[in-house]
Amino acid sequence: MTSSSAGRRRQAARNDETILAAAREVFLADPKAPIAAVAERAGVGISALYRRYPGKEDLLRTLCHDGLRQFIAEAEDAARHPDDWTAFTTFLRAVVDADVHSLTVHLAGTFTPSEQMHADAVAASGRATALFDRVRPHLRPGVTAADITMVLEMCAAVRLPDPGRTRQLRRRYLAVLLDGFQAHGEPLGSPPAEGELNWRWQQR
Amino acid sequence: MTSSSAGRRRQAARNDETILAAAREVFLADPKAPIAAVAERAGVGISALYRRYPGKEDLLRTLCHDGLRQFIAEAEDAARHPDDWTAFTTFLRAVVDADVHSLTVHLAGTFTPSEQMHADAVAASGRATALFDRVRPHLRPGVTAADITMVLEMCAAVRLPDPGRTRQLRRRYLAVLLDGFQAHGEPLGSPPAEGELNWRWQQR
DNA sequence: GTGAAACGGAACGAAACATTCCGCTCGGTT
DNA sequence: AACCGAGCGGAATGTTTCGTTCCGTTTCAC
Repeated sequence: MTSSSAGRRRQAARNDETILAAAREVFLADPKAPIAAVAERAGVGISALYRRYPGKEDLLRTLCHDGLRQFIAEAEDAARHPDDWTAFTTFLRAVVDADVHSLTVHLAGTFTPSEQMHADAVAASGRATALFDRVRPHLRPGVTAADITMVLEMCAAVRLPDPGRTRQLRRRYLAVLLDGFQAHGEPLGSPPAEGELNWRWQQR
Repeated sequence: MTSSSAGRRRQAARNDETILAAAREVFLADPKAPIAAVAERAGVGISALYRRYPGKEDLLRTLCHDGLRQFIAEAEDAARHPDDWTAFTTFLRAVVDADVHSLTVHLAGTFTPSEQMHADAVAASGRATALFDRVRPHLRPGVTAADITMVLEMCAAVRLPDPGRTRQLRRRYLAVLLDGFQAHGEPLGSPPAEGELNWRWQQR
């Protein structure tokens, strides 16, 4: 096996990425999209998909799990920053930019989650909470770590045809939200409870 | 035609409302829901639906148009309030509470819009902008009327199984956003342009 | 008592879709 | 140079989902 740059193995390895990227784009736009749409977007045939994943559900699961892992990675990266506020906002911006939240949440329920995913979900929650605790003193009373989830949810709702512009606008509203969480306005109502946010992970 | 209270006509008139309410619930939860789901939720047969609407698209259109009209009505109601800030926030709360935004935006593209709808959409935009202009001086630099649309979009993204709780949380984040728009933090990036928000009304 | 408005729900046909299958192409190996 | 099979494209298949139609029944209104 020599490694020519246009070799079959090379091309196949490249397709691995192409297909995952296409799947991300397509399923983020519409979680119910047909698998053929992914193949078309990737510029490959349907066989190329089924060679890699036993079925649609496995592809979705992989996508979601990757998102979860990226979430954790971003949290750990950002946590290294010595400044608390910078660490927190860097993390949020990274997650928002990469649309990781959509990946993990909008796709949940379209497949039966693996145990590893559950474990990673717990880990992710822990990392995020740790970051939150560091900035907690800078925030108005009544704000909790559960609010992070909703902030990400709201930013993910900002969606334009152009990805670049979408990212800009998400940062805009993330900034507004963060300023709002620092402001000292009227007391806020009760925050989301722990169990209230996990309903997404139920089967549909 | 006497008007007995359990008469067929009575029952039918009541079904008009029941069906619309059911359709709202079902299609807000899933814009792609089958029409049979609406009938089931309403507790009626499929015939009751097709007696009132020639087809699915007409039901969707009616639903969306009703939402648009309610949007306008809420704006006009709120505009009567003498205090600028109260008028503005009352309007936003009303729209968020009634989930009117989802009705108008998430359903767009599932049907071919009528001319009247387009006219009403323009009217709605005008009413909202008028309210915005009254509070413009209270907001940080760089905020525009187009931000209203995105605020509503983000609030609509807050969604829990329990409708009552959903409303509470939406108000929570609406308050945070409003405080954020009043705060004097870093300058915000460029706001959404006019044309950037109308892509939803294109056919899918 | 009769006609039809209103309706429930089965039946029908079309469309969408996940998955399978067959045949072709070439890179890699001998 | 001949060959093997990994990798793949895309048509074919079987199934499910869904919009719409149809028919029999009920229940008012007159």
